[in-house]
Amino acid sequence: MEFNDKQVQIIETAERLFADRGFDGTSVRDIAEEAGINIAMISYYFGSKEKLMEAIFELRVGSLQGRVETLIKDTSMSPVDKVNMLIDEHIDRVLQKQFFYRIMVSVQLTNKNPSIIKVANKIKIRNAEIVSELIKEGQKKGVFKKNIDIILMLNTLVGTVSQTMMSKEYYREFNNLLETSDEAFQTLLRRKLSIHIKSLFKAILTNDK
Amino acid sequence: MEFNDKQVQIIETAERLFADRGFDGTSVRDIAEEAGINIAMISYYFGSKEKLMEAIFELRVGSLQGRVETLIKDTSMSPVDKVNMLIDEHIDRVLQKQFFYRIMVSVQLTNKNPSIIKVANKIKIRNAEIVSELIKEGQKKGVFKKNIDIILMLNTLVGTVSQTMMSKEYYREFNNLLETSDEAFQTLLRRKLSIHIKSLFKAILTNDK
Amino acid sequence: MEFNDKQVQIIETAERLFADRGFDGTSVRDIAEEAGINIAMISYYFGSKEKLMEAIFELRVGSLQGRVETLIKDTSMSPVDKVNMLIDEHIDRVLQKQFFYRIMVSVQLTNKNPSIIKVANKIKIRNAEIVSELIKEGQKKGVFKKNIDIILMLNTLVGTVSQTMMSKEYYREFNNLLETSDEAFQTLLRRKLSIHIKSLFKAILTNDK
Amino acid sequence: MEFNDKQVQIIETAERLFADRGFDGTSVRDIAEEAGINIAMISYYFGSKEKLMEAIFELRVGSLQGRVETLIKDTSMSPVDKVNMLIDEHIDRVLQKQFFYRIMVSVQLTNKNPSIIKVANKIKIRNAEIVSELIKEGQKKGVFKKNIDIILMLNTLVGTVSQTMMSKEYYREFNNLLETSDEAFQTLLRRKLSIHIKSLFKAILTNDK
DNA sequence: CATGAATGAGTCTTCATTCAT
DNA sequence: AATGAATGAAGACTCATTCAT
Repeated sequence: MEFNDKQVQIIETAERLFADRGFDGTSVRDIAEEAGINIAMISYYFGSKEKLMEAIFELRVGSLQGRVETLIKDTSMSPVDKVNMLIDEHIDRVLQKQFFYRIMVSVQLTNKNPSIIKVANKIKIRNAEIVSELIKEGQKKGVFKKNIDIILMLNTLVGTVSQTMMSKEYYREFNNLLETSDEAFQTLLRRKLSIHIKSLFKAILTNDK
Repeated sequence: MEFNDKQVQIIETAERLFADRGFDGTSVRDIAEEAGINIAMISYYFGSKEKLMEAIFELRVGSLQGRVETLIKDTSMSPVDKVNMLIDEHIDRVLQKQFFYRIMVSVQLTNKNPSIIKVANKIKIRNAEIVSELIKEGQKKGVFKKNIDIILMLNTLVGTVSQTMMSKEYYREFNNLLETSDEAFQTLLRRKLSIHIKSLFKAILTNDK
Repeated sequence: MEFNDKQVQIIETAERLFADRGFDGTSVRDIAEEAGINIAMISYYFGSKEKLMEAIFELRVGSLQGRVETLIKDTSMSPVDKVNMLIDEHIDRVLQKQFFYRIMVSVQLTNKNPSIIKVANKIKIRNAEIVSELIKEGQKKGVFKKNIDIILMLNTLVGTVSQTMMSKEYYREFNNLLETSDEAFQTLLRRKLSIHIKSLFKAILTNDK
Repeated sequence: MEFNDKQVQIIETAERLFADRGFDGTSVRDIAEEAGINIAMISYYFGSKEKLMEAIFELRVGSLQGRVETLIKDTSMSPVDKVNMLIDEHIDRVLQKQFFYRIMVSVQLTNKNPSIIKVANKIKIRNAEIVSELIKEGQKKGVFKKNIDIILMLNTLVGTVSQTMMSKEYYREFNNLLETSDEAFQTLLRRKLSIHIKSLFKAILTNDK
């Protein structure tokens, strides 16, 4: 499914508002006004508010496929490097698509939007499988410990990043970074997060000190 | 502020529904029907839907005060034991009050309910301060490393637990625990989470292998 | 199901408007305005526009039960008298409840309002059964012919009355009765219709000249 | 006014849908989809939905003119034969153009579509005039009774046929004809109706037994 | 003290129609 | 000559809240 310019514009506006106010807290009127289009256009282009939500997922999920898979299969990288790359990949994705990931969390939180939950679950399962294979590879090579609880490990990755994203303004304040530019702060946050999570994973996965 | 039986009943129903369907996804009519009370009762007792939300926080936040503070001041415990206790305390709280913590995440996610966000921020600040003191104490005693990023560390605690709570059914399925009783699964999950996060904190805080 | 005064008022307004403009040609706003009530009252009292339509049937159909049945069982009347009474009964009902009977025709015309069609069909079946028994009784007594096509006979009764009701203004004009009072015209029409249909039925049912 | 192929196609689709769902129950979008044409075509070809309705009448009413008039003037036929022919003519027309006649009834039922009501009234008046002349001719020749209520007689014709058409599936079921083919059933129904109404008219018009 | 009745503002969606191309 | 895109108005319905009792 391809989206034209106007559709993308609507989707991005909706994404921002859904992230900010929640699905039920956002009216189609709000979206239409912010996007500078007629209310009827939303039904016209997407059929319904629900379908618009699905379109957001189609646009965002579609783009994140493929990249990770190919890198994982790269035989020239060590399992440790691959894990680190995966961590950076995830941090980057979340920080760059914050609106979308806030919606993602919000969807998992409630028992509404069942068709969307399915999509979110698929992503989760795919991620678990990729990581699972990667861990096994490292275990075979003797660089990773046995008995890794993959889900909890992934929860630490996803949870830490989500929580940091959600409360990043608090982080900024706590660390006296209010006068730093948005961009510089984002860069700093990414670096800090990357180091933090990589050291966690090192502790989980390897026997090294 | 004290709540009578009927008010508590309404609060608990609202808490469950807000957690399940979100604040805007739940109507006062839904709450009234589920709680078996008249619709007008909610405005009558709480003034508004918004105020009912605040009442939920009042009830839940009020109860979690004090306990941690006193334990922290206990001089007979080592900093490591205190941190571990804090972790267990948090896990228990979240797992026992899942509805409330889902609302908590949901509130932080959106920019609505500003008065509630304030309450949530207060809790966060208080927690950071407590942990901050605890860390300094450990650093003084030489058992904790220097240069600890407290916020990221707390984000790992809170994020991992939240993420695990939110996707616990997936954890259950992935680990073939669908036939285990709810209670047994909950106990197992708590133990696994506790071990997992404690080992993470050990890696973050100490120089031990 | 009993209806309170306000409900009856809404039902009667809706009945008139549905008869005049059709179900889809009448908006709930129209009904609310004509009835002098708030729009939300319709959903409040009946649940939906569709359910309001059902309420009309409940009110009108409920009242027409019983009367005919008891008279039919009267052993002191001859079959011919019973048939004549049935004809008059039907004419009176239709002329007195013209709005309702126009809705009735309208419902049978389209394939919408399936739940209402069921009710209309039930009435039709009940009527056919009553008449069927009555005819058999007359045939046993030798006053009615054999091989009566009951349905076509009923269609003539129902169809003639409906058609006359629908085009009564044309009848009035054609017969130069525009200056007659509404009441007098109605009385005249009823008498004419009664004589007309009774003579038709006599021709269908009996061997008399 | 002539219609091109595409216009006829739209008219016929609209006719079917208006008959099935009513004028207000049918959207131009429905018509466009069923007819496989662009939505804008309806406004483009007919100006509006209302005008499309008028086009239906133009197409159907136009075709039924002339035939009856010439036959009526035929001096070689007896008044009785002419009446019988008229009855058959009407039955055939209605059964063959059921969609159109359902719309016809529907239009008379409501006070909407005033321009269409005019057309329907014209037809009615013309019919009454034709029959009126015919009756007078028969009365002059002494084969018809005096004091015939022409309108009621016509109402019996039109009403019986309409009612039968509208509830023909019920007739089918009642007479155990569900397994008869559509065509055979239609033929049977026409014959039965013809006999039924002719005998009614005979009773109304003549002094014969 | 508690509530059934009521409401104005708001929800999402569909409508017939128009317009630029 | 024909149409895809677009829209203002209206559709039915639900909302949180109020008020008289």
